[in-house]
Amino acid sequence: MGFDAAGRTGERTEPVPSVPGRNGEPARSGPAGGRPARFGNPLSAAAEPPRMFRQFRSNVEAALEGALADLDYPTDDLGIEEPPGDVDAALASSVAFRLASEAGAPPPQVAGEVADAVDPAGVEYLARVETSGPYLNFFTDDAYAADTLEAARDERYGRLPDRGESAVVEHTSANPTGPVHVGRARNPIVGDATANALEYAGYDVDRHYYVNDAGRQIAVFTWAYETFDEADLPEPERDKPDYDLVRYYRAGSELLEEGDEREVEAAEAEVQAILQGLEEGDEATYDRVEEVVDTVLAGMRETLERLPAEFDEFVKETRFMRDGSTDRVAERLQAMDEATLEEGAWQLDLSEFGIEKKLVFLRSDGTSLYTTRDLAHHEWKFERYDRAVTVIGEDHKLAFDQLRHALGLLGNDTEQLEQLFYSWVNLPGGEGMSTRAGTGVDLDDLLDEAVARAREEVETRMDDRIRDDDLGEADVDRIARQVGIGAVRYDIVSKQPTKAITFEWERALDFEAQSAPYVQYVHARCCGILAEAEKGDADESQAAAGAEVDPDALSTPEERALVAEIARFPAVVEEAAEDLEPHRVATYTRSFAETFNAFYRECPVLSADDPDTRTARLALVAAARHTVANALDVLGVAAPESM
RNA sequence: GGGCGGCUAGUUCAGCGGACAGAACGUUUGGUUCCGGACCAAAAGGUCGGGGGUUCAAAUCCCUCGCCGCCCGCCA
Repeated sequence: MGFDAAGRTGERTEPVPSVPGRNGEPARSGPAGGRPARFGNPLSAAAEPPRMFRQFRSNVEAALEGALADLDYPTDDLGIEEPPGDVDAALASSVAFRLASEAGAPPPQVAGEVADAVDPAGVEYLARVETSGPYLNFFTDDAYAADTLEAARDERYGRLPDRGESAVVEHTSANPTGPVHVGRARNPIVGDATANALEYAGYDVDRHYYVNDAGRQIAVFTWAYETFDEADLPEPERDKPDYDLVRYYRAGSELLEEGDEREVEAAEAEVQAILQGLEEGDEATYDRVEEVVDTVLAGMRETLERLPAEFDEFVKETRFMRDGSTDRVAERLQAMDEATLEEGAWQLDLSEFGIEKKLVFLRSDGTSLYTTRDLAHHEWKFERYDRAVTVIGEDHKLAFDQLRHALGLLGNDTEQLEQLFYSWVNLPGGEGMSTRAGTGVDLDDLLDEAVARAREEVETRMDDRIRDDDLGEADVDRIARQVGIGAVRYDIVSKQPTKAITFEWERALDFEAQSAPYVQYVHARCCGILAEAEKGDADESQAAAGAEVDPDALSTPEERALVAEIARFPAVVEEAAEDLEPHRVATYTRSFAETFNAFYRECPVLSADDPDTRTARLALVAAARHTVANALDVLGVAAPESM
């Protein structure tokens, strides 16, 4: 849905060398690719991508369920949960609480009984079960660590098996009326990350931008563009088509709002003529509108690509008027019991679904409305995709509910339709952002400022860099862009979309806080260590890249914690995709960075005490690198090899 | 007026039925002969908006009140 809600993004712009497997392409063959597995359960390159933690969890669930059944306890609620940070187990269960009354014994005693009934020997990845008071704690074994390292050796680590299902993510879909402003930026950023998450989760994803090229706003725009003289307009804020044309739109809107009666009347007649022309399928009218729409859209795309947010398809609303599907939808609706004709306008009564607001689908002059066309649009999506996800502003909640129920009445399976609502981004002082009124901060300005500030940061830090790797001017450019834009994206994608955001320059461009650079730095560190290892002994680096790794060599709490964190990644991807909550991946990267930094502090890699430890730690660093690179990739944030 | 969403440390946010509510920024203190200090360690800081309720267990579920936002167009 488009209009004002903007929506989705696509990322993948410049090929960031450090992020393998970007764009869904098979990762380039690197040191980790295609080598025969050496330990534990061999995982050939062709095998299904593993989901370490998920696998362990389902194993534990089965084992616990079996134990409870053996003891004649109910198995409907296993109480499986992730234990608090200071508990070393990978999973825990609080079933004992629930069983206590039935067993007639205190929870700790029941926990002991259940623990004894679980035989770890028959459960893959389960080393042992212990109790801690009323809780059961499940610990992983060496094979789990070994398989995790093996799995994460693959640069595509975190990508789940192909599900054989397709999904379309519609996002951004901002009306082509002018430059993208920050108030709309949440849509492409959240939308792109959502599409990425689905792609990682094994869906075949297409990203769509639904272009409103048939509404009143566009008719006004077209009329204004053809009517006003450029000499009477202010200078454009940028040398870009969207900034150029928005001047006409603003001038036209102003005239309609504040012009004298005669002027407004004449203008309205023009606008109505354009709307009628579109409705009747007049080719000349389409051409006039298309010129304005395509020109503005080209400018908007340029901005979105900086994020990067790219689309597989720009689907125009007029398409569903021209192919007759909108008319057919209207006819089908008219035949329904829920359809009523009031004051000449056809409406749909959705009160049976608890929606008191009637849905008007044909105006009294017989023309269709946005929603009518969107119904045809969604049926078109349903025919082509298994899942249709829409990222849309919360101001469209009611309209979306109506759309969903109308689609259901039309006989569609609305289970296919999912939406992700996000709240507004406001300016300090509560002012909203509007393209028409020209209030707000342009996304181009925000990104420019972000890159400029990041560049300053890079330059001031350049002097006290310890690592001696000769960064040149091109690197400074690259880093400023990766860090600056990454910070903006991360700041937005890391928050739950339902929370309102007030835009503040200082906060949006704070590189300290829990920001992209903090996580990007971890990636650069991993790359630094691995590069250093390669410069050294060739045999050793090869060993690190592919040879035997003895999981016993990873015995410190920090190493074990890092392995456990790496193992969680596929599960995080899966949950983020299923629940359409990309911010979870951001939360994960934060926790991952902390875990990695603790490892880094306590465990020397290149100067490890013995060769086995060094080899194992190098493998761990390589695994960490792939994990953090891909987590950032899901978020659409670049993973720099140096910064 | 009705519907929906938000309310967690000074600030920005995680957590959304279970083990003492977590992190970052800011504040205070400390850390570089050693793989990247955009880092790390420690301290201080919280009636999880108020009040009821359900539960062995509530920030998390229910009710209610308050404040903020969004929506209730033959606009999109």
